[in-house]
Amino acid sequence: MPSLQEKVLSVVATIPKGKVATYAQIAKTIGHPRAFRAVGNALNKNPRPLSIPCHRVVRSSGDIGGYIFGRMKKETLLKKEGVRFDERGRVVWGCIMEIYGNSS
DNA sequence: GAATTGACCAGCT
DNA sequence: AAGCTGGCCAATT
Repeated sequence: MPSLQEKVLSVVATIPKGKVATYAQIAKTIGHPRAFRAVGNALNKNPRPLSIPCHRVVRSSGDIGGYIFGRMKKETLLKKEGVRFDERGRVVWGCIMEIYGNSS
């Protein structure tokens, strides 16, 4: 039975290379806009660290958040993926996956 | 079933 | 600008 965790993993798995998503955005996508906490938990448990690109998930502040293998590793990986970072180690907002579909 | 935890977020100081 | 507090949710103990 698909728990919230499975949903999170599925969404994260759909993040295109070179893009990143925030915990809050993922929470909204799965239908629990206020469950960004549980989202973080789902990745923290990380049932499949090698099968899920959890390194493409960042915080709303632009901070890369955390990573089981280490934040530095996460940042480096993202850089390789094509995600750009500013001088402070913040993810460039333009690389965030927009789930809202450009509503005017 | 209650209490604790955690890779969070927004607001305030 | 940086740090702290409160609030939110699901899973675990």
